[in-house]
Amino acid sequence: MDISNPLYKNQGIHSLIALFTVEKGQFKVFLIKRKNMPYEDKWILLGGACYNNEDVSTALKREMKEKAGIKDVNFKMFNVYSDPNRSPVCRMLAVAHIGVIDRNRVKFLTKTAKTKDADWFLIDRVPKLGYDHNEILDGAIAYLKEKIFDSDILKDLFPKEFTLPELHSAYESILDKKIDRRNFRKRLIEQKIIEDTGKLHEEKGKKGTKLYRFL
Amino acid sequence: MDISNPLYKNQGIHSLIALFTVEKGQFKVFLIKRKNMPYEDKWILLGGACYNNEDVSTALKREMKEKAGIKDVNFKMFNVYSDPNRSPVCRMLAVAHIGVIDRNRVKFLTKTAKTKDADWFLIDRVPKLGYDHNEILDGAIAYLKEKIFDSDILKDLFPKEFTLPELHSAYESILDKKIDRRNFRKRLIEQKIIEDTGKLHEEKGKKGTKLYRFL
DNA sequence: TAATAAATGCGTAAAAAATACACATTACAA
DNA sequence: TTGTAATGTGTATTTTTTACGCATTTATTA
Repeated sequence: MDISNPLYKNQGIHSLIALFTVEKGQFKVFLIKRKNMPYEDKWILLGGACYNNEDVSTALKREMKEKAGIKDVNFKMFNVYSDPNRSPVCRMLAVAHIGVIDRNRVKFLTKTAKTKDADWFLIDRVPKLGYDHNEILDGAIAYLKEKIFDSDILKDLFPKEFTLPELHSAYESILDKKIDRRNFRKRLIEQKIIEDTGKLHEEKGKKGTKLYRFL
Repeated sequence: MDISNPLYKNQGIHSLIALFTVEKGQFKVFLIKRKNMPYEDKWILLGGACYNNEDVSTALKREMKEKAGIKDVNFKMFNVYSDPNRSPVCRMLAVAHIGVIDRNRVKFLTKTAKTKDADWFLIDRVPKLGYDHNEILDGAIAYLKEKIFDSDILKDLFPKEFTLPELHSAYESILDKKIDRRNFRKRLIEQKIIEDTGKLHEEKGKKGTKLYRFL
């Protein structure tokens, strides 16, 4: 590769995350409002440009912290978007990730120095986003539905201990369909995704309900 | 993103393919020998740097044609390698693909203007490669084994019509284990991956063997 | 307080999918 | 022409997935 060739210049890398949660049975995605051009004032997925001395995971962790104050979230890469015209400024290749987080672990809904605004959006109320982020979000939802039963992607959705009805309800919200709760329990336990803690929930409303944990 | 920030400069994108074939029951990968620095004279996977006006698929098709004369190969992205030090020249993010091709469709074993040499290597005789390509190749093999039964990735491995023993042998070579040929046939037909053409092979050596095609 | 409805727990029965395996026929070579 | 290897097709068994019944507890309400 001839590094002086202009065809190789002015390229950058976006590291992005479609960050999901389930709150009261509602499947939501986290979006930020852009502060600068291009797409100023448009909502977009969380993330940003990768420095040339970090890998895309490192860049994403930095961006999540800088733009939303979020740390310690598991995520997984699921696709690359490389249309040379996806950004009007210069060629920006996007490496897209997916993550799921406990809504209660996040307290960052005020704007930060880096973002004009940030909020959770119901999946079916997502506005027209900047860049190609609607397409990326659609890809993320499809990927999450496909992998939800055989990956640990949902591990961060709840506190360490949770009840089976809570987890069951989250799966139904994400997949947008009914799942038999008895087969659901059997499947997750046999596949060693969750296990019984032996403890019971004590709060009113779900007193006596068993507590489980991820493995 | 501040485009003048040096942290965003001097970045490029590699589009690579681990191109496999099965020849006489032997699972092989296609490698090229580098002509220039870095890694001059080292064997590496087929591919090259992406221009800033093309997406990674377009770049890969161009590189395959330029460096090996190959056209019309299906491939699928499977991972991204973004360690900032994976190339000694500058930060090069690699988008890695996988493809499988009919050995007989390829006639390019002489060096081209762009490569010093090119050849097929037995999977367990692959030398130390340039860049991080051994790691990428390992990832490609794992991905191929995982997806071989539920994707059309093997469609280009044979001519339009092929016999079941040929396909069966290719699966056994790639997975490196025995598969019951009766269950193999049942599975691929029931999952509508292949179908009976109604025709029989006429050449000596496999006269009377049924011909199948991919769906 | 007693009756009722809703949520939770845990099982068994049926259906579907994956796996194991047997034997007849054809082609080719000795 | 006879034996061997390759190919074709079936059936029985096991495992996995799905469907579903019913008792118990909690919260609600008459």
